[in-house]
Formats: sequence, C-alpha cells, structure tokens
Amino acid sequence: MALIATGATATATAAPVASPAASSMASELMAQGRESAAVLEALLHGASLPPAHGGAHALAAEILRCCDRALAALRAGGDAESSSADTKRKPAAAQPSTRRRRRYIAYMYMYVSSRSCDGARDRAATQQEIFCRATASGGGAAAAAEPARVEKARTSEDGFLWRKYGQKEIKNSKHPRLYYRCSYKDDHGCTATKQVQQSEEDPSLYVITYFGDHTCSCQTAAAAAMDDDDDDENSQHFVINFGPATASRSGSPPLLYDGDVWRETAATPPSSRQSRCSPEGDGEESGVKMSKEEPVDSCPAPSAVSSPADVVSCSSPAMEPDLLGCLNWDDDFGDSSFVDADEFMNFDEIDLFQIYS
DNA sequence: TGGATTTGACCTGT
DNA sequence: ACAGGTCAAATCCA
Repeated sequence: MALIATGATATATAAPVASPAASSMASELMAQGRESAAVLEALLHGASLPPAHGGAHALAAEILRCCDRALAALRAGGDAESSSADTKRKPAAAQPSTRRRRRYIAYMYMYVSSRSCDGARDRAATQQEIFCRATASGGGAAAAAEPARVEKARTSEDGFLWRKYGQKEIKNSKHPRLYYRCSYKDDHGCTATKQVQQSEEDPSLYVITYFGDHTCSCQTAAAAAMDDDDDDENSQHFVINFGPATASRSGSPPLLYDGDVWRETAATPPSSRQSRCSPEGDGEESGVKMSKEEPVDSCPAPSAVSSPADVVSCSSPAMEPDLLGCLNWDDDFGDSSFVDADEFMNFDEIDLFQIYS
C-alpha cells in the first residue's frame, strides 16, 4: 500500500475529539504496549527474559493488541460522544469517517515507519515505492465522488463484510475487476465500496481500491467480539488484528498466525461465502485460503511488501526481525509520555498516505 | 427459504 | 461507440 504522502487531507478533515475516558484508556493501553515494545527491544538486543514472557512473538502480539484496543477505545469513545452530542448528523456521504480513516492512516504510518529504518531505504523512498494509482478515469459514481484509497495485498480480506455486486472484464487486463459494497449498505446506508483486481505484475497480489468510508456499525460490534476472543487466543497465537475489526456475524473471522501459516479463528465452513472476499475465477482464491492444509504464499521479500496486510502477513520469521527492529516507537510515535492517543498518534501531523485520483 | 453470488443487461461518461 | 460501473433476475447453497 502505498502511496503518496500528503498532509492535505489531514488538515481538510475535521479531527474528532475522543472522550476523556476513551483517551485515558487509550493512553493506558499504549503505555502498556510500549512496555512490551521495550521488553521486545531488549530481547532483540540479546537480553534474556524471565519465563513469564512468551518470547518475541508473544510480545509482538501484545503490542499489536494494545494498539488495536487503544484505537478501538478511541473510536468507541468518539463515536459515543458524537452520537449523543451530535444528533443532527450530516449524511454519511458528506461526513467522512475520520476515525476509521485515521486508524487506517495510523497503520499506514506504522508500516511506512517500520520500513523507513531499513538502512538502504529511507522513508521517502519507501513512500515513493508505495504504490499509487489514480482513480480510474471515466469511472462511475463511486470513482467520481471522492478520492480512492488503493492497497495491494495478498488477500482482499480486510475485516469488513462486503457483498459482491458485480464483475467486469477490463480491457487490456488479464483479470476481471470485482465490485463489492458494504454488506450493511441496506441496513445502515453505508456507502463504502471497493474494487478488487488481481495485479498484472504479480497475480498473487490484489489491487484493492476503496471508495467511501464505512458509516455502518459493523466494525464496533466486531471489535467487541474480538476482545472477547483475545483472552482465549492470544496466548497461543499471533493475533492478527489489522485494520478494522472483523465482523462478528457469520462474516470473516479474524486471522491468526500460529508461526507457520495463517488460519481462521472460527470454524467457519470453507464454503461460507461471507468469508470469501477474494476474487473467484483465479482457481483457488489464492489470497484467502488460509489453512494448515493450504498455506498461503510465502512471505514476500520486503521489496515486494506494499500493503498493511502484507505487514501483517509478514510477521513470519522471515520478515520479523526487520519489522520488529524497525518499530522505532520513540522516533515515530513520540515519547512514551504521550497524554492521550491523539497525541500518540498525532494524526493531524502525520503525513496521510492516501491515494488521490 | 432466505441470503449471497453470478452474470447479462442497462446506464453513464468520454 | 466504447469502456467501466451498477442493477437485478436467476441461481446457488446452507
């Protein structure tokens, strides 16, 4: 994923204010996460850990969990506040979901930051490498309405629940373009849509173009569900909790990493259509089949990594040292004494890695 | 039987 | 006229 960094959108988007309670909780969570990061750093420098620590994997999982919960707390706090105080809400289409966008951006930032400490490539180079594609010209209403966010990932799975509504052969393209809209479009009027198309250069990658923001509440419910799962699972698995939380309905379960391959957390029937977000027609839905029996593609080389999803999928032993070593929390996220999560993730000062048409 | 997917037809912009 | 986006009836599946 990657992009062109720009601060324009950050300033153009009104910053929601999280409630004090949410900020406090987020602050605690991030402080906890930082402690884990410090331990992890010590571990990476050769220090030995007490048996109580579960090793690098457990620490990394803890860090991710803290980050995610902090962001969820902020989101929930902000949402609650805005829903109670702002009853005259503007139509969803006219009010971008800044919180979710920020969360997305935060992950982008973490990703780019992680890459930036690679000695051979500075942040600017990484951002340049990050893929940027103009919104399809001459597109339909969705494409014309607002800028698109473009990602490249090994799976089109992103935690949201999508309904496919179309497929189109694209001229001069080997692969069809698939059209999805939020499954909650009817229920909540959510206008989010996305287009998925296999990359021409690397068919194992999917180019995902997002239009609009999710205005539905599916993410909140999912986050809660995931919290419930955390306690049971994270001692055993590397919990992948990237981006918006997974829908709790019969939708895609969160993905777990157990050291070798990805797998789904729930015993979702393989044929469950809602868990399928990958384009069909390429034979085996290469990006989504995540089971012991059918391991996903091996982790791409760092140079091929181009999406947050890849960051996650590359928490494999091959990628881990690079990624973990690059999480320079102090440099990238400020001092640990951040007062609240908005300060921690100083969103408005972070370059927004957003795709523009 | 209800909900999701498929796919040809239709609509819109260039 | 063409390409891309969306609709909606038909179909599939749990």
